[in-house]
Amino acid sequence: MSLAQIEYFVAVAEEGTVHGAARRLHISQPPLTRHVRALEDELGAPLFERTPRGMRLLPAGEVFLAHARRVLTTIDDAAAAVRRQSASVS
Amino acid sequence: MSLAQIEYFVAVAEEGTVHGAARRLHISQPPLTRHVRALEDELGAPLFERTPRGMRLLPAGEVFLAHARRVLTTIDDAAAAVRRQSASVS
DNA sequence: CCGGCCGATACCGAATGGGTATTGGTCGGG
DNA sequence: CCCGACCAATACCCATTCGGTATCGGCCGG
Repeated sequence: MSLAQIEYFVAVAEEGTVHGAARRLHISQPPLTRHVRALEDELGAPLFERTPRGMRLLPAGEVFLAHARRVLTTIDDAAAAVRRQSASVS
Repeated sequence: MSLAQIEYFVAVAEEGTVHGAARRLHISQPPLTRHVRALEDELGAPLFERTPRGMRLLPAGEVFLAHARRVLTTIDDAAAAVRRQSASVS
């Protein structure tokens, strides 16, 4: 599992389609589809239901989404905290 | 910033040397050194003090370490929660 | 002053990741 | 009834990243 996969998953969950998320992430659709599948494979459970209209979160996906968001905000906090700390020294 | 870099940073912080962390991570020392440097570059601040005996955490590194551990545990929790959820359905 | 650790660098081959082109499936309108 | 639009999935290729081996430079202890 990579950090990019987590960001990609959140984008797909929020946009509702792989196409929309790809546009938002400035990458193209096929690699995004692959990352979502790789994430599901690694977790051992599907996170989305594929419909002809897009991707709908499954219960397992909702659960993962909450954790995923916490991971991303924790990383932002970490970067901000480090910069604040090193700035306060200099 | 990647998830691997965060794991690598924690290992170096805990082992106190790049060599020791490399052994624990089952990779060799040079790529580990590079990842630590890349992480510091991205954060814009050094995290370790290089000594002839190894790597000592700087204050900024201590701050980052706490957040880094939270990231890793959150990811473990996420994976466990997803597997629990999808198991409870089936 | 030399031997042993340490991290840093140079270089190379393998693996990962993203891009384009295309396919297959499903729905809505003429 | 079928054609066009929109979706995700796949095939294939190329650029980038990542890890490994070999080596260097610095520092301390015997």
